[in-house]
Amino acid sequence: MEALAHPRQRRKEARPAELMAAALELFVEKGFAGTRLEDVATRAGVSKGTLYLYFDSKEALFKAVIQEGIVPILEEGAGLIDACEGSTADLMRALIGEWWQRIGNTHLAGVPKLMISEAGNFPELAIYYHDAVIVRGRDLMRRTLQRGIASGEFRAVDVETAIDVIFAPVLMLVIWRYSLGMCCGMAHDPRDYLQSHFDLTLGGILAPPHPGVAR
Amino acid sequence: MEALAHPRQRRKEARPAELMAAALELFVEKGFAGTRLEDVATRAGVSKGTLYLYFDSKEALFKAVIQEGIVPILEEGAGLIDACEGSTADLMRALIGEWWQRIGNTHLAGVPKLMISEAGNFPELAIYYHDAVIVRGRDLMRRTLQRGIASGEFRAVDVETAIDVIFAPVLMLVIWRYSLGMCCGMAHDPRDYLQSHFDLTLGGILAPPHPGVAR
Amino acid sequence: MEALAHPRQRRKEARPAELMAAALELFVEKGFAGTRLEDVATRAGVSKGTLYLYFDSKEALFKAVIQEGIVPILEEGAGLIDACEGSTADLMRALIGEWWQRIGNTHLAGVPKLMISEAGNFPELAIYYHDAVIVRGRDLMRRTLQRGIASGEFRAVDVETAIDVIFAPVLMLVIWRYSLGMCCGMAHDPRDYLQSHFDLTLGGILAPPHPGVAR
Amino acid sequence: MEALAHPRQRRKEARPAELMAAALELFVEKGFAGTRLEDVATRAGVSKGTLYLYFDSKEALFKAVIQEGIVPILEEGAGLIDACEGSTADLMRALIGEWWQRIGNTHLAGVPKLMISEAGNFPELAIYYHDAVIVRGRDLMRRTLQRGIASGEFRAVDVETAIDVIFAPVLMLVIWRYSLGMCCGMAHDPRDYLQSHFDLTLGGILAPPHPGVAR
DNA sequence: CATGAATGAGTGTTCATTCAT
DNA sequence: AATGAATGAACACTCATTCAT
Repeated sequence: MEALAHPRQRRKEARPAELMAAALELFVEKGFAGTRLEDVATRAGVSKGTLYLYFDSKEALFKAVIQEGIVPILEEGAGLIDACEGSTADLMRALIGEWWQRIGNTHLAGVPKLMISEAGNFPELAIYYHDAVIVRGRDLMRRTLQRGIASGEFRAVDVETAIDVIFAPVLMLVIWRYSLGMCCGMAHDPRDYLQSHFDLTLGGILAPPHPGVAR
Repeated sequence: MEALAHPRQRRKEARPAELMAAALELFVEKGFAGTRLEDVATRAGVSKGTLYLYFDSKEALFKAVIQEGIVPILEEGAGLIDACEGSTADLMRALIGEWWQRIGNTHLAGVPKLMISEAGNFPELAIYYHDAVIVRGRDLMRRTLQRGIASGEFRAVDVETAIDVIFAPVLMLVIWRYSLGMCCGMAHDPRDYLQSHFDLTLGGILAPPHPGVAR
Repeated sequence: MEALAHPRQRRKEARPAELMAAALELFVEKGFAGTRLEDVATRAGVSKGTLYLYFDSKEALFKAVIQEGIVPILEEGAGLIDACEGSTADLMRALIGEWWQRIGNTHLAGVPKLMISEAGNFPELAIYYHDAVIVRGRDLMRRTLQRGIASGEFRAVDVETAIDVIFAPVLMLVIWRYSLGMCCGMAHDPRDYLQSHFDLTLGGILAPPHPGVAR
Repeated sequence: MEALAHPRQRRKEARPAELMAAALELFVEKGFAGTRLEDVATRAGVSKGTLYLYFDSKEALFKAVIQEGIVPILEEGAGLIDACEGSTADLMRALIGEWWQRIGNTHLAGVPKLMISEAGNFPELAIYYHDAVIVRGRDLMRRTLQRGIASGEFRAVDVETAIDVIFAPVLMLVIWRYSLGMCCGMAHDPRDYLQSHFDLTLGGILAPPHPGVAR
């Protein structure tokens, strides 16, 4: 293609993404204030000045890292729900699996920790993240739970609480991985952790197997 | 008393705690690098130089904030378990209640968020926190769960996973409260949140009431 | 040339020397602790930050000033001795003349005063200066005196004492020039001072003109 | 006496001298700017605040150290010359011996180095030192040399140069002792150094013993 | 008199940002 | 487009000086 024929051109177009990837890693590791733009540039293989060709300021870079990272991926989650025809438990499994593939197993998994750390310094960005990521992520899970309850697969649990209970360990996993886990190691294998948590939680949500006997 | 007769002296003894309290708030709000020592001093009602009478450096202040904050309180948790003679569910309620009184409802609740944010910059401190706080906190909960399982009150769940599932929402609560919660507000009342989460989780752990005999 | 075509580049290469020259003057005038790096930078025509592009710290700048200043010049002194074919008195005159041209009449003449003032604060540097400058300077003079004694031009004086007696007034000259001389003025013209001192001292060292009559 | 009967009183009167002695040592070792008043106070066995009961400021302390140290001693030198009835060589020996006892072998020997180091920062003090110590010290030596020349003991050397040549090694001795000598050790025993220097110099000044035969 | 807690101006150092090349 | 030398505002930290006790 055009791109392959002009490697320098391709490079130029890849630059912002390379810089954002480098910045994400360092922001997650050291925090916003603790990250030096020179280190970001070096890790991305360019000079300090080049960074300013693509981002107006350190803050603009930070916002881009947050905004461009996760939002596009969330769109796909909605598609999964709409397309699903199997059981709701399977749907939930698919959602979590997809999240794992696209975020959890990626450096993007550091974004929650980063946003938690810097919310105080970037309130507007925090609000954006809340509306664009958290609210919509919860929406996905709410629709899923309501689908399960409506179909009788799940008990009539309090949905909002259930969302918390489902998300909390997943979030703790990625937060841990990018904070104390880097010093103290991971206690569990992430896949096992997610699996056993999912089983346990689902056990509390699923409707009893023998509808005729249940309460 | 002696103390009241020497206000200067009394002040001198209170200064470190006052400074640590001010520092905790700012470290939680802005992160370590983003916090100016002058602001810490001002919030504690002293000048910048005074801070250095009590702490050798910004880093020493940070470490003191982490170390002196939570460890002493954990000691008391162990006492609760040893002294408890009621049901294990009540013990668990007591532990969480005590935590809420001494930490959760205090500025100390910001420490987990702080430690998460700064683990990358202070690895040794992170290890200390892990060993002195996290491991010991999990110990308390492990003993509680084992007590419940041994007495037949709880099902024979996987204990480590159960610890995660119990702690995760509690941690998420305080993390949220000191990060996005400061911009976006708290979705739930904390007490309700803790209560409903506890009920839900306990429901997944409690042994089924021996049908026919139950209650 | 290449250099003229890239003034920025040429500047970059000249910067360390410019900064060291500015620093030497101020260190000599005000001492190490009394010198502000901002003043050094201003005198060198750059901003404070630029200084740190070339020197890691105030201390590193100080060490560079001492180390790069005099050592290279001493090398040339040894060459003079080896190459000399005239009388030893002429050689001694040549050595002192060379010293005057390259050091004594330069701002480098302030280095001895500087090293004297700061030896207590930089012991390792003082030892380096001792070994690299003082010992080697004395070596040059020792070889010269021994040459004169061997050839019968000089009396068989105690060489070490003679070195002291020859160096002391020269050192006092440069020390004075960069200390009290800046307030109280120079009592003598330096050239006259060196000349008359040299004559007097040489008079005490030269062998009597008529060997047959001596003693 | 009164003093012995009231040790606290005696202490109070001794305080300024104790503080000046402590300050002299530290000023000589670290320079004016490099000396912390807290260290001076600690070395004198008092608290930082006490120092201000006796000296208005760091600068006032410094000036007192310089002014009170050497001037009184110089007065006595003049008395020696007036009272002397022996040979001028003996007088010169006596002057140097007295200097050694009262200054050279004392911490006061650090004053020349100190004044050299700080002349640039305290020009008025340097002028005072010049007038009160240097000029008067040279006067003493000038009178001595003139006495020797007048009596025919010394040759008719250029007196000002001779003063330099006599003083320079003595000054170098004390300068060295309080600067590089503290790191690199003393090359010679001070007494031997002074003796051999004196012999050598005197040899160049003394009139030839047998006038009829000389030259 | 003596203390030492408190202050705040001053300085070394860092780093986001600019701009000539 | 890319560089990296230069800048200067900002901040950690020090220490001379003050003053309540």
